Amino acid sequence: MILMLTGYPMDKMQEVEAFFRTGHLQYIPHLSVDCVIFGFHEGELKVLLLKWKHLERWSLPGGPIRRDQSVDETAHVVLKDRTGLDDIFLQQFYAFGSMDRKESVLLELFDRLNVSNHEANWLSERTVSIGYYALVDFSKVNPVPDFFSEACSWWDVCDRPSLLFDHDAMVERALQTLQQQLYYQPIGLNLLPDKFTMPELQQLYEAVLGRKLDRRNFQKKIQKMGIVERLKERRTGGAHRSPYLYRFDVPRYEQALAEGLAYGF
Amino acid sequence: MILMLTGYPMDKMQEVEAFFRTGHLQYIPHLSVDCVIFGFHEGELKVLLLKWKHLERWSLPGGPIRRDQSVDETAHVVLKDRTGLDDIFLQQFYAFGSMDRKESVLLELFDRLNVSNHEANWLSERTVSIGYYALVDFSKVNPVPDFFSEACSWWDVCDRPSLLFDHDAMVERALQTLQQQLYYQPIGLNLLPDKFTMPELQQLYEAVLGRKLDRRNFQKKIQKMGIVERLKERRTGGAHRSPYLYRFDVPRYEQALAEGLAYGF
DNA sequence: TATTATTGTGTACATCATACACAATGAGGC
DNA sequence: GCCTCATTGTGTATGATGTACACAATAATA
Repeated sequence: MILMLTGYPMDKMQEVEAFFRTGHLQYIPHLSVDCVIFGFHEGELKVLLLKWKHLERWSLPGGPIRRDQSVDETAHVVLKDRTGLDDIFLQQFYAFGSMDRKESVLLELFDRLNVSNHEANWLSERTVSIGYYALVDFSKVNPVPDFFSEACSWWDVCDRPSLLFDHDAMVERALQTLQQQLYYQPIGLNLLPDKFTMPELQQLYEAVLGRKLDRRNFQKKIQKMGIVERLKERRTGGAHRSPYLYRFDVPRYEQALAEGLAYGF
Repeated sequence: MILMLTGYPMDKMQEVEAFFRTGHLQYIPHLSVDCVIFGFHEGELKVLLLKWKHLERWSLPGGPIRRDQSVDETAHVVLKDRTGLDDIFLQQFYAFGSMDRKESVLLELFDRLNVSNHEANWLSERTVSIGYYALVDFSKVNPVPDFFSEACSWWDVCDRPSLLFDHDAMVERALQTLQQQLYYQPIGLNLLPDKFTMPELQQLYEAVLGRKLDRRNFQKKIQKMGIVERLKERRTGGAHRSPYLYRFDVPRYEQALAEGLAYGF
């Protein structure tokens, strides 16, 4: 097999060729993970997508499962390899295994790369994919596309391109799971700066839930959770009345994560 | 390969031999489903287990995933083949993929069956298993063990034998998922007879949740759900005051299933 | 007929969800 | 310096819900 592409370093090309030709020795065929990475920026909920070279289409970051790695480990490695994101708290949410997830677009890609169907046929059948999601701090990560991708970028969850495979359904299901989780788990730590205002925290909740919340009731509910403490400082520089700054009470936050909240949103 | 067992019909033996020898052509190696089937009987929550021949150990009913079947379909087929249970509403709850789920007991079984490791090695590596659970009417099913099992029987969830593989963890996780589901979904239809009493329904909830509930508050909550109607009849023959009979209002029940309950237990 | 365990029922209290209005603030424009 | 204006901070009233709790009715049994 010779990859008929130019402009790539030779060692990378050899690595990619080996992946197509002998990947079935290292990876379990028909099994993969896909990651739905949510980010929060300027009041909007974002999702991290990869744009495939030669296909001009977008998908979630995903990849096959190595024979010597647990599925959880694989999810972290795949995310790191395909987007550069490291040390992310990933949560499994569903295994997608219907028969119509034949990844026929991959055949098109193989064709563009001059990979024969036969050589890469360990990749061309129906694949069962295990979905993971995460909620990350938009400003603290630096997405980098991998060899197969020409872009790795954030899209508004509600205004994203149509995705390859069944990845649209994966995003919907991940979002639904995240919203349900909001009912009994706190969020915000690792997503907001150390010090944040109540309106900022509320924006985060509104972005995830996709609906507006009442300012006063939101504040009461958060205070009752007992996971934040108000500081003496206020955030200045805004055009209006300065809001107070808050900080997460990390021990209480961790406790609420572990034990669950009595009631949520 | 010759299976050195006596007392089995020849065609069955050939089928089993073919499964070990050429199963990898029909099934996806390293991928399986396991089913946690809960039943309700005499106020106790039960789980359906298989006892392996030659191993004298118990496990959940499970099996490999066919290349031409969706994972959901496979779960139904596996359950039917291994326990005889048909037409059961199965729900996926988690994919188990840690590296320590090498099914080394299977090697022991192969040894007893005189299957060489080499011939069945498509079955002997780490397997990723997708867990499904169901809640079935104890009295309406008739469990039948398959070729590999010498028994298929109900065990009290809280008093069951230690299981093979990581199946103990699977039962715990399935139960936890079922309990969480109770907060926003009704249960009981297909589990109780057409006509049932309020104490019977309460026993079902108590068995699943593993705790006692207040009689009066339970009744109020169920009535507010609007999924049952009280009949004029009472159940006679008991040693004490006759309880009223109830019936599920099926359209409302289905609606609550689809839309979710506002609040639950 | 007395016993006994079980069933049916209603009320009081605390908690929670929700709706809602007005005063304080801080930048920018005049 | 003053006005404007969007934003933040705060409290209360009402209805719904969760929870705790006691006593009368009943149906078989002895």
